[in-house]
Amino acid sequence: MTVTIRDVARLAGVSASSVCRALATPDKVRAATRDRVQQAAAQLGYHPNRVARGLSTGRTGNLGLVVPDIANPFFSGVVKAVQNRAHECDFSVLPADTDEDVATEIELIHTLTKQVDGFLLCAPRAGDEDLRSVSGDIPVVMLNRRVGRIPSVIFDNADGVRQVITHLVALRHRRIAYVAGPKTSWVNHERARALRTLTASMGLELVEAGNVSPTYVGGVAVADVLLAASVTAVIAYNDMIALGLISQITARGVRVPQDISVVGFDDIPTADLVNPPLTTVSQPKERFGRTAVDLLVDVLGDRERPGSSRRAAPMQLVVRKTTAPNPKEFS
Amino acid sequence: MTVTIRDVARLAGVSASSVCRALATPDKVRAATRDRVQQAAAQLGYHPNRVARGLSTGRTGNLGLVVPDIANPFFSGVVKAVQNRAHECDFSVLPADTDEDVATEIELIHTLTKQVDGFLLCAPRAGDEDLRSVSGDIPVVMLNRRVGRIPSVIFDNADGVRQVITHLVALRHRRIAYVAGPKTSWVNHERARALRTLTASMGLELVEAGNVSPTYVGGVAVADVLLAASVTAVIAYNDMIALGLISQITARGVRVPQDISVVGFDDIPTADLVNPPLTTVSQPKERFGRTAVDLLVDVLGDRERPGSSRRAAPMQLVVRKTTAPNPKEFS
DNA sequence: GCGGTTCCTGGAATCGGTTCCAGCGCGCCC
DNA sequence: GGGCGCGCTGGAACCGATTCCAGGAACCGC
Repeated sequence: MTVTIRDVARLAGVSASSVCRALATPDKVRAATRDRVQQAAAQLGYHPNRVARGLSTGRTGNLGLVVPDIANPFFSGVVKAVQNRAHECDFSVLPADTDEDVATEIELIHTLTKQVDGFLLCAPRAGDEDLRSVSGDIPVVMLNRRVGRIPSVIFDNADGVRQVITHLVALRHRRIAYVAGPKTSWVNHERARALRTLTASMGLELVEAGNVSPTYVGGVAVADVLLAASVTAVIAYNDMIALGLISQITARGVRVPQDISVVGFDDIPTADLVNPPLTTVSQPKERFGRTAVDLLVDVLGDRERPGSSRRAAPMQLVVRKTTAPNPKEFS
Repeated sequence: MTVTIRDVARLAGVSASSVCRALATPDKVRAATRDRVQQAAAQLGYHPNRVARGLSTGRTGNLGLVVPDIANPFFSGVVKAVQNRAHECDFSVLPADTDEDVATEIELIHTLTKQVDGFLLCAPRAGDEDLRSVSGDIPVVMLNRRVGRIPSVIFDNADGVRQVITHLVALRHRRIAYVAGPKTSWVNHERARALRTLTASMGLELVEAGNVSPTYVGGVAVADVLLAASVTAVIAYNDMIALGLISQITARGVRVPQDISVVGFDDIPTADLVNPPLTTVSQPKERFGRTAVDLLVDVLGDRERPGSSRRAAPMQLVVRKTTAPNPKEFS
């Protein structure tokens, strides 16, 4: 039925051990043997059984990837990127969706532990203690979150914020609002902190609004507050908030971008389909996922001191049509 | 380090075989033995190694799920639904993204074959012959595609089309266009076929345009053709085409929905964020994924005659703001 | 009391690769 | 020519759980 290493051995006229060596470490057998084995393997269509290999080596060749919501375009982009890079490193990826639920997350991690060599935990919802405990059992790399000395990859939010401010300042904006997202979001804090230090150092006025839910209705809800604050530019925690905001601002008779500029974060697929297309900060997921896989592979291969590695991925401002020069400067 | 069945056996003072029986088939051992083993297992925190079990039983407890593009909201929704249901049936899901590439698809299936008990192939891009061959090696359920007698789950496209036509007829539309998607798409053919028979039987005029690429620019490209055809309603192969179409129609000074009604398929997340929100046919993925898992589990449990099972999932018209009464009927 | 069940248990084989170890053959050097 | 060492190979043990098989104990009926 299924073709095993012994079938190949028989056909090639060698022992199973030689077949194993010929395929895994070709330089440890004579060239003639290697060729005979490889030909026999090809002829029979032999693929080593990964389960069996995993049992004897203790390595599965799988990486676990845990995300809160795979239907969220950001996370599904990360999944794609991780799969691509992992494939290049001869690893398979087992992505798992926790539905934003802490209990599911922990349970899933335990279920998968025996089937993977290490975990990539993307924006995990579990508490620091739980994560530290997981990290004690099995190699872990954390994405978009930082807990103690667990290796992590995060976006360079400070740089993203700097790009936005540079853009807005070039357009002569001086009074700028930030619509904060969920209080519990680590990323939200990062962005707010970066904004505060940067605006302060540049002598800009920063108006902080929120916190609102990171959704379309969250953006709608905060619109009037912003109009009352007489800012000329708004930076939203994410694109969904920005879209809700724009919709409500427009409904109030205020024009985007002529009267007020809006910038989002994430670059969701909808961002360039709306009218006007949204200026936003993209988080290049390809690079992010690749960096994370490389870090985990390094950790697995003992090429990293555990507990000290942090890597960052760049963010990128995408200028579309919701930002324009400050009208007050030109009136 | 890791706790094995022998550790439990030693602590409980029995053999490994008894431990195995006590945990897997509790009614096959004496009650006293069972209790001792269970207590020992709990005390050591023993979890059977799924890899080792897989090797000896030939069953992995995993289902493979192959999709063309996990970043596509339709597919990521299916992944979520499948994971939820599989979990209830004590299966894990290994989702894999083929990047729309046939070679990757085949290769992935081969890589995963040894790690899963069966496959769910969602809208596979491979040819019929390849799929038949896979289906000969391992249980397969096909989603949104039909090949020979391979068990499959598909959306009831004929019913979805019927809902759209019923809606448009109620609005007095009689001359309706269909913008066809890719020639190679099985679903596209299904929808076109259903439209032809239905419009014919109801005495409606059907204008067929396309085929266009199933994207925003595809929709932009076909707009002028539709305006020239003087139809009052357009059914697009999918939402992306519909959005491109609406954008270009509007740019030409024709109003949606007052002058022309537009309906899409898929109900992508963007559909209700655009202006006006898009009337479209939603494909309830929860039900779809659940049905698929149930079918595969039945096949694995030999509760299905192989090669004869087809199941269908319902579609659902979501009426938003891009459809309105036929203006010519009321002028 | 003895043959025949039934129930429960432990030992051993097995799944498919990997890897350690011993041995063989050959070449090289003294 | 003998001894040493190196390169290559096959046999066997092993990873951890499952399952077949055989045997012991208890129990039944005659």
